[in-house]
Amino acid sequence: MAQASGELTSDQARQLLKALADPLRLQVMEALSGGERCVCDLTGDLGLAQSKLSFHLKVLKEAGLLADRQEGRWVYYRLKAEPLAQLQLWLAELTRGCQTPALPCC
Amino acid sequence: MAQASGELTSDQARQLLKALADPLRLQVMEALSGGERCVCDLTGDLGLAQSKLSFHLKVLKEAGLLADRQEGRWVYYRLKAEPLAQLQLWLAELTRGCQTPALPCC
DNA sequence: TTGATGCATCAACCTCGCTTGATGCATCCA
DNA sequence: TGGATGCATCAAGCGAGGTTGATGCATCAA
Repeated sequence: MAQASGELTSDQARQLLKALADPLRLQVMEALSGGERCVCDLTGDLGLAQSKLSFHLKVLKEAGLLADRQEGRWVYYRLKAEPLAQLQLWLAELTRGCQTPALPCC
Repeated sequence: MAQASGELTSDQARQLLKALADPLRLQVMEALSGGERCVCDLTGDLGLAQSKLSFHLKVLKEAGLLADRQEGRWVYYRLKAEPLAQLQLWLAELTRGCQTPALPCC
């Protein structure tokens, strides 16, 4: 998932939202919000089956929300701030003109 | 869905994200980002079956993202800015400490 | 080299949620 | 008052995506 800096398209925003809209993946994001962690650490903290966690890490990584780094046997994951910042901007755009009064209908 | 002003819980954030993470509902949100519209108007613009649109409007409304207003035969929907603003803040919190270097693992 | 550990991947299963067409219930017009 | 319109709701069907247990593939220690 390319993450060129700048504004998100609707589809890019949707993919980020979809990746975030899962309870387990949200737990992972929150666990990583304090800094980089290795998979074994996350597995223990969240009490998850290893394949389950690996699946969700992959989803988040493919959405561009996580970066990973291998060190020996261990793999460390961390949040990427940029897509989250872009998503905030995209949400802000939504509300820009939303107070416009009703158009005359039909 | 209560929308007390202030910070969102993880679960509240997740429900907003889940409601937004659908291509059709995102189209609806964007269509309403320019101001209040009636259902028949949206049906035409988005080219949707009426029951389909009604279903997704209900999901968005129950998530607290939309407000509605009846006027005669017509029902007007509009975005609610507050939950979107709260969600932006919640996303901002996620990235606050995410640059912390790796903890020594295991 | 052998066994153990950490993580990714796979297939089978299953659940949740979106879609579809029909029906119900108001409101408005003739 | 009867028909038409706008919207909500319902049940049935269906597909995308999450879960589970097993397997594969590196890396490290003995």
